[in-house]
Amino acid sequence: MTKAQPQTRIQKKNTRAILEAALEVFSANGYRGATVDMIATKAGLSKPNLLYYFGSKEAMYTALLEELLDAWLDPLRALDAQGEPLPELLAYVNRKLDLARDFPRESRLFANEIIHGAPRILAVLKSDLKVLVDEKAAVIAHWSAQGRIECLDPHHLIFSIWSMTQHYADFDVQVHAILGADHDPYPDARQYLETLFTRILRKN
Amino acid sequence: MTKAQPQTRIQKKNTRAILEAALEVFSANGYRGATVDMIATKAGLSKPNLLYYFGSKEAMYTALLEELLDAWLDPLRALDAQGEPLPELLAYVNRKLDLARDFPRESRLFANEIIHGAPRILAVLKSDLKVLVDEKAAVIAHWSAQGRIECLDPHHLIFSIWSMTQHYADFDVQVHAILGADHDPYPDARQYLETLFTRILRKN
DNA sequence: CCTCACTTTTACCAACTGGTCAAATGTTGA
DNA sequence: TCAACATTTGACCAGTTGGTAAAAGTGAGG
Repeated sequence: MTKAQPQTRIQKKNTRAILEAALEVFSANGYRGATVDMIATKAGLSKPNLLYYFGSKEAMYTALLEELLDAWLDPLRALDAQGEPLPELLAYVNRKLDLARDFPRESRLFANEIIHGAPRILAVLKSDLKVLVDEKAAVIAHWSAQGRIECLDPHHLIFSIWSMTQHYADFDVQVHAILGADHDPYPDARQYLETLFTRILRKN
Repeated sequence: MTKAQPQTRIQKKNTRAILEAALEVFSANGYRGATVDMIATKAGLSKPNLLYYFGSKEAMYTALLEELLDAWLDPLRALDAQGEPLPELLAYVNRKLDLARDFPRESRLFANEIIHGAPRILAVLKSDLKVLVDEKAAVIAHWSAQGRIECLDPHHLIFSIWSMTQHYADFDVQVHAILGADHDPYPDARQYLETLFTRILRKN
C-alpha cells in the first residue's frame, strides 16, 4: 500500500504537490465532499496520474493523516517535566496557538475526522494519544501535588487548551464574522489565553 | 421554498420524522456524506416520499439549520445584564454544557457547517450572531468596568466558553478515547469549568 | 358509494465519481 | 542510439446519487 521512499526527483515533486492539494481540498470539503478530480486540478495533474502515485482517494487521505499526526502532537511532547510548571504550560499553549494560526487546514482536517467519529485514527487516539496525554497529565498532577501550580483536573486542563486554541483555526469564519474580516484575532487571543491560564494556575 | 404550516396530522408526523432522521444522518456524515436514501431509511419512508415533503436534500439541511440556530443561541440571550455578573456567567457556561451533553448531534451539525466555511449560514453569523455577541460582550465589559468581575477581553471570553463546552460534544470520541469509553466526562467537566471561570473572573 | 385532494410507490434518468486499462510519451543509463 | 523503465493521458466503466414522472393507493366529507 505505502510506496517505498520516493526516489526520483519527479516522484518527490508530484507526491508533495498531491499531498498539498489533498490537504487543501480535504480540509475545505471533508473526505466525502472532496473529489479526486478537485485534488488533481489543484495539483495540476490528471486524475489517472494522481492514482498512479496514490492508489486511491483513501490512500491520499490516510497518508495525510499519518504525516500530520506527529506534527500535531509535538507541542505536547515538548512539555518538559523538568521545567518550571507555569512557563512550561504557557509555552505549550503558545505552541498550540501557533499551530492553529500557521496550519489551520491541518487543524480542520483533524477536527473533521474526529467530529465524524475518527473512523481512520480512532485506534491511534486510543493508544498513542492516550498514552501521551496520560503521561503529561501525570506530570501536571505531580506539579499540583508539589504545590507549584494550583490544583486542577489535568485531563480537562489539556482538553481546554486544545479546544480554545484550535477554535481559532476550526471556527475561523465564525470568529471573523464576529470580530470583522480584517481583524487578526491571534494577538488578542494570545494575550487572553496567557491571562486565563496564568490566573487559573498561578499559586496565590 | 418553505411550506406553509403543516396542517394534517400525517404531515406533522412525517416532517418531524424526516428532520429527526436528517439530524442524525447529517451530523454523523456531514452534508456531502449524507445521502437522501440514508435519511429516508432512518425515517422509515421512501426516498421519493421524502422529496415530497422537502423538495431537495438542501432544503432538509437548511430547514434543520434554521430550526436549530435559535435554540443554539438561547443560552446567550438569557445572559441577564441585571443579574449578578459571576453567577450569570457561570449559569451561561452550565447551560452551554447542558446543550453539549443533551444535543451533541446539533452541536456537531453546526461545527461541521462552520468548519467548512458556513456557506449556508454565514450571513446569519455576520448579522444576528454578531449583534447578539456584541451586545453581550458590552454587558460583560460593563461589569468589568464596574469592577464587579476581573477584566478580560469579553469576545474571547465568549469564544472560550463556546469552545470548551462544545468540545465535549464535537470531539466526543477523542474525549472518550482518552478518558475511557465508560467514563462520563460531564460531571468533571462541569466542575472544571466552574473552577476555571471562577478563578479568572472573581475579584480578589 | 364516490369524489377529490393528499400521500406513497415503482420505475426511471442524467450527472457525478472512484477507479481501470492500454496506449502514448518522456527519461535515463549503457 | 536504443532498450528499459517511468510517467502521463484519453477513453471508458460500473456504482452511486439527487431528483423526476406518472400511476396507484388512501381517506375524509358529501
